[in-house]
Amino acid sequence: MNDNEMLAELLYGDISKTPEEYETIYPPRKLKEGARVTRFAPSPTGFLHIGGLFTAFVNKLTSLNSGGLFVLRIEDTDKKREVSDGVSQLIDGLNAFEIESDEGVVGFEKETGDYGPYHQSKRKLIYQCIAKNLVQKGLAYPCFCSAEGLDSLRATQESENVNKGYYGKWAKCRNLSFDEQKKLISSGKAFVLRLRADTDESKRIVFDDMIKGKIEMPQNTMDLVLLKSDGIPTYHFAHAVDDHYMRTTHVIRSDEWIASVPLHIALFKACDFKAPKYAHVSPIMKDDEGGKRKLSKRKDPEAAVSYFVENGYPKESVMEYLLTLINSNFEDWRRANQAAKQTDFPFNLKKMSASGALFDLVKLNDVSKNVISVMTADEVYQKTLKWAETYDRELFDIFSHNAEYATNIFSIDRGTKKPRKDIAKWSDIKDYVSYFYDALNKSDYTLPENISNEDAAQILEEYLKVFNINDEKDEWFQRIKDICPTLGYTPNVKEFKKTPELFKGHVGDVSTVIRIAITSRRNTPDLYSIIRLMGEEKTKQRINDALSFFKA
RNA sequence: GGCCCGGUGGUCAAGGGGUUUAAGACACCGCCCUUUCACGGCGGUAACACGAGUUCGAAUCUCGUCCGGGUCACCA
Repeated sequence: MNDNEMLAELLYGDISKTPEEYETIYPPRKLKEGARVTRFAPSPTGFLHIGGLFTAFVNKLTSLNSGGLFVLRIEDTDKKREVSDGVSQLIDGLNAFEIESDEGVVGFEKETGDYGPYHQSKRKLIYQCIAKNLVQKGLAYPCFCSAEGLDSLRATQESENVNKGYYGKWAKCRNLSFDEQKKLISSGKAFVLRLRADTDESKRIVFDDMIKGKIEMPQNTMDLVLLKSDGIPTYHFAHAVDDHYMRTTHVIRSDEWIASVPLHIALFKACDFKAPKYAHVSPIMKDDEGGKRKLSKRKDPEAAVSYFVENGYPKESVMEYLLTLINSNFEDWRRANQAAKQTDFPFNLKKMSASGALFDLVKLNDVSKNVISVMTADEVYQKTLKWAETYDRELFDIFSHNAEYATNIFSIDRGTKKPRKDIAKWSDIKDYVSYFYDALNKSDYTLPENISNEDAAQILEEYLKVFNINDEKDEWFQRIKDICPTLGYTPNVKEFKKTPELFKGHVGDVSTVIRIAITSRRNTPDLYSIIRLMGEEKTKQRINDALSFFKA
């Protein structure tokens, strides 16, 4: 045994498996040519960021489009940041948008697949096996430096104006003799395991990022930490061993990782693993007084995926919007394939934007209005009910009371070639339907300036005389026209525009008064439909209420 | 500061030497349709960060500048 082998034995002597054995435990996957194995590997901090959802979606789409596999792995290696129900929150968030994994973590403490475990906290033995192997090869070594020692190192480097970090001549523990190492270990001194990096700063590495293109960087020379003092791997080391043994073909992740690619490539090489293909997606940004910055968990409520759930954005809407950011040709495709499933979109990683897009809530709303406009009335009702059950109990109670009435509200102007597009999210609905319910209706009889209370009262009195709930739409409107002349209004809008001095107003003013009386607002969908739905009693009641207001 | 990445209208973006008087979508404005609003239709405002170079010709290629972003942890 040489020194390295003795050191490996000393450090990880109780690890019996070899990397080769893991090769057979986790054999290459039998998938068809070109199938891509992707993965989403969040840490359970109890918060799913919209950018995380975005990245997860890109991974999912990539696997789907290639007939591959999407695996969910939990990176729970940092106990300090972990939140107790973080995993559940993550999965709930993902599932709320139908991002389901084919393999890996599928629920709280639930996993499927032959390449697990899929919680990094349960893979300690695998990491240590590879670590041992690295030590044997002289590619890793224990470092006994304390946090304070590292701090002062940094300070020295700062004052000397050289690159900060643990590398080359600054790496004190790099050249410890075996005897020194042995002494420190047996004395129980805490240590981390570091990579023995190549020290040649002039060497460069090149890799082809599937989104950003060819990237060239200096190779990694830092002796970065592989295993922390508790024996748990850092992200970098875990990435190399997990993505190798899980046979990930494409690592698609947020672009803040680009800077560590040289390290990752060095790690794959040190372990004798084949590096995966990389695709680094640009983060979703937020406009901040002219500048751009990443959507922030603290400052921006819409950074959390839960924001969209709480506000009642249909999952299809959010995904549809994300799709417009994912590939710019999505909207063209959608126009040509209106009924197609989102996941059928021929997504292309290479078409992703290399720069970060600003999150545009206005555009989301537009997209969502379109999505909702083509739903059936029943769908809208059911989804609103479901949402209201947890987010608006008052609405829920009202809606569950009379499903037919509520559904009929959504039927107005729906199912036509030009459906209304006034609902972007379920939380818009309470206001949208408020006048249909006495409990929600807020009487507001504010008239346009050109109509006085007296005129309004007169109009309503006349209208009440001719009102007939059984009228067909044409008859109904004809009656409104018919009462116009006696009230000093003209039924003919064009006539009014030609000679406004001859009239108080036109039929539009008359129906506006009726509309205000019944709905308390000036703008509504088709009034005839509203009246038919409300029924005779309620309609008359509303008109009478308004009448007494105008007379008072 | 070192190292990376990016920069086409307010936003998302097409375009990768001549087909561009630079597409489309959202937003905004106007007109039309119309009993209101919405929908729909038509039209409009609005952009190649800057400077050199290469070329007969540059949004497109090269270099420089500027600006924005990322990263430099026993966090991911």
